[in-house]
Amino acid sequence: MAIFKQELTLEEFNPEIIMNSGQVFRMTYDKKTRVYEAKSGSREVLFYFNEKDDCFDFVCENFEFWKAYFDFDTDYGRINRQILLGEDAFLKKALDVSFGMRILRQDLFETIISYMISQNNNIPRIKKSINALCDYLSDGVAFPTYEVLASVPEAELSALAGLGYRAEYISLFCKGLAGGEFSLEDYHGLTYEVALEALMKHKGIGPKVANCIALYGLHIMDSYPIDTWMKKIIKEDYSQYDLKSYMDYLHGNYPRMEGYIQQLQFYYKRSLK
DNA sequence: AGCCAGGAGTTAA
DNA sequence: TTAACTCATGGC
Repeated sequence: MAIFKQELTLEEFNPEIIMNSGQVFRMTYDKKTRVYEAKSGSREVLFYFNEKDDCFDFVCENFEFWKAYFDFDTDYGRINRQILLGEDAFLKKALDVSFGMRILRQDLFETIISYMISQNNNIPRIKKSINALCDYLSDGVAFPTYEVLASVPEAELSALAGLGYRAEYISLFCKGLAGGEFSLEDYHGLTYEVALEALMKHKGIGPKVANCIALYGLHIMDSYPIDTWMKKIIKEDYSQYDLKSYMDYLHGNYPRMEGYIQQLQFYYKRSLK
C-alpha cells in the first residue's frame, strides 16, 4: 500500500455526490474518520481530503487503476461550461448542485451483474445483494468470479443474496462465460448501437440495464439509461417533449455527453425528494 | 398495509 | 409493434 496525492478541487471530484448518484454500489463513507472506500473488481482504495496539503490522498496498491476508474483524464470542466452556456434550465439547476460528478470507469463484469440485480429493485437492497455475493462467494473485497457464480446452484444463489427471479439471469450469463460461449472482451471497442444490441441478447438485460452497462462498464457516453426517475423527469421537467422528441433534442444538443447529463439529472431529481 | 423500486420476459392482440 | 400481465423481495 502507498499514498498517492492528487490536487483536485471538490468541483472536479466530489465523492459524496458520486457515491450518491446511483452509479456505484460498493462505495462507502466513514463519518468518524472522514474516509471513503471504493471497491471495484478485485481491488479496493481508501481516500480522503487532506486539508494540510489541500489535496486528495488515495491509499491503494495501483493508483493507475484508480486514476482510470475515477476518469481523472477527462476534463469535466469543459463539459460543464458547455452546459452552463446552453439554455436547458433544468439541466443547469441540476449541474448547480452536482459539481464534482464524474462517470466512473467500472469493472465490466461487476457492472453487468450489478445492473442485472438493479432491475425493479431499490438501491439499498441492490447494495445488500451485491455485498452478500462478495461476502459469501468471495473474500468480501473482490467481486466473485463468473466461475464461482456459475458453480452455485440458482436457488442457492437467490437465497444467499436475496436475488429473487434475477438469480436465473445471473446464473445463465455466468454459465455462458464459463462455457466459453462468449467473452467479456467481445463488448469492448463497439459503437453505442452495436454494444446495446450485443448486451441485450442476454436474458435479463433490456434497454435500461444495457444502457447502464454501456455507460458505467464501457464508458460509452452516448448511453442514456431511462428508469422510473428519468421518465418522471422527462414528464415533469421537459413536458414540451414526448420521449422520442426529447431524445432527439438531447442527442442533437449534447452529443456524447448524454450519459453525464443523465447522471446530473438523476442525482438532482432524487435529491429533491 | 400497501406501494414502490435505476425493468424485463412472456403473451396476446 | 405495442399493451397488459407477471415476476421475488424487502425498503419505506
